[in-house]
Amino acid sequence: MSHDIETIAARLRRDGYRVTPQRQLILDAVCRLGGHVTAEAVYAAVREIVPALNQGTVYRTLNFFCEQGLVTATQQADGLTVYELAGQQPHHHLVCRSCGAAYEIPHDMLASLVEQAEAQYGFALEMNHISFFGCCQDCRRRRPYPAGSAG
Amino acid sequence: MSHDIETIAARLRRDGYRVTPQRQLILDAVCRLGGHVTAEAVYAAVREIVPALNQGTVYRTLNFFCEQGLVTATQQADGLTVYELAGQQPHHHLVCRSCGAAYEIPHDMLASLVEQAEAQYGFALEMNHISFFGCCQDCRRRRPYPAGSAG
DNA sequence: ATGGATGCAAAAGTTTTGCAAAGAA
DNA sequence: TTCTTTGCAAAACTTTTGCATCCAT
Repeated sequence: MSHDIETIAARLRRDGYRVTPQRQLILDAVCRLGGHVTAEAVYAAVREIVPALNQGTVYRTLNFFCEQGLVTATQQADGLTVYELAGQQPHHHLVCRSCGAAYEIPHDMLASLVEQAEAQYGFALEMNHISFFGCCQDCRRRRPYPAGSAG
Repeated sequence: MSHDIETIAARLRRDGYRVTPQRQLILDAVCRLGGHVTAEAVYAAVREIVPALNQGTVYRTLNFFCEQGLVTATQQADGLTVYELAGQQPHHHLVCRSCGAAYEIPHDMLASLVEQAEAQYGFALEMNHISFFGCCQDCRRRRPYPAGSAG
């Protein structure tokens, strides 16, 4: 999914924020890089276009986009924060702790969980993107289960 | 669940590691504090008993315990690493992004997910502890949905 | 005595922040 | 012109690491 810069710009202006070249570049980079990107990757990407663009600006802008709901932030298992364009199709991953492989799983595998959380706890689960950790088929053949941390 | 220091000590010695006062203190602290503890919380706890104990030692020792399978590490949504004694009952949480409240949910709410991951992908999900994020009942009454990041 | 573990301190890596200058509205 | 945003640099914060010393075995 791409971003409609016109609509977004108009909305930001309406809300009293400013549409600067830096913000456009950074949003473009998140879109163009696709998937989950770290702040550093975004910084590297925009620096290729505008070398003077500051790292602090990248962090501030990504946080700003999160607050505005244009971008979402997720913690990876290694603690790094990754960003992606908001409004993506809900998607979830099975991430193998052993080899790092990520398998996308359909949203409806979580349907029962979502329903129960809603029905029993009145809890609205965030369903944009969830990563589950474990051990994939290939690695299980090699080794029963990796030592280490829990998700 | 408590830890059997005798058994653990014997196993570590057998494997060529040493059972030091620092290691005992740190494992004790993780056990005593209970639940999910940050490295800093452990550091603070052991310092009350042995003020000279070093912060680097806490990090090294927690990592060592993880490698030994005595402790598990998890990334919180805010990026902090939290530790807990291994071998706890599998437990999961619904964590509200708005107010921070955590609701424990029974393991079998995930049963269907676990089965499908296994059946369709041959993927063994780590089931020690998973946190789902969203918005709790109380906060939904105040505000339809919090802006911000996705889990 | 042997070599694994600790203490210390410095460094690494990511993210935040204060402030003056720049620039979008 | 106004006031948000940027650039710069320094700091904050968590975690890691090199090395000499210490101590569990």
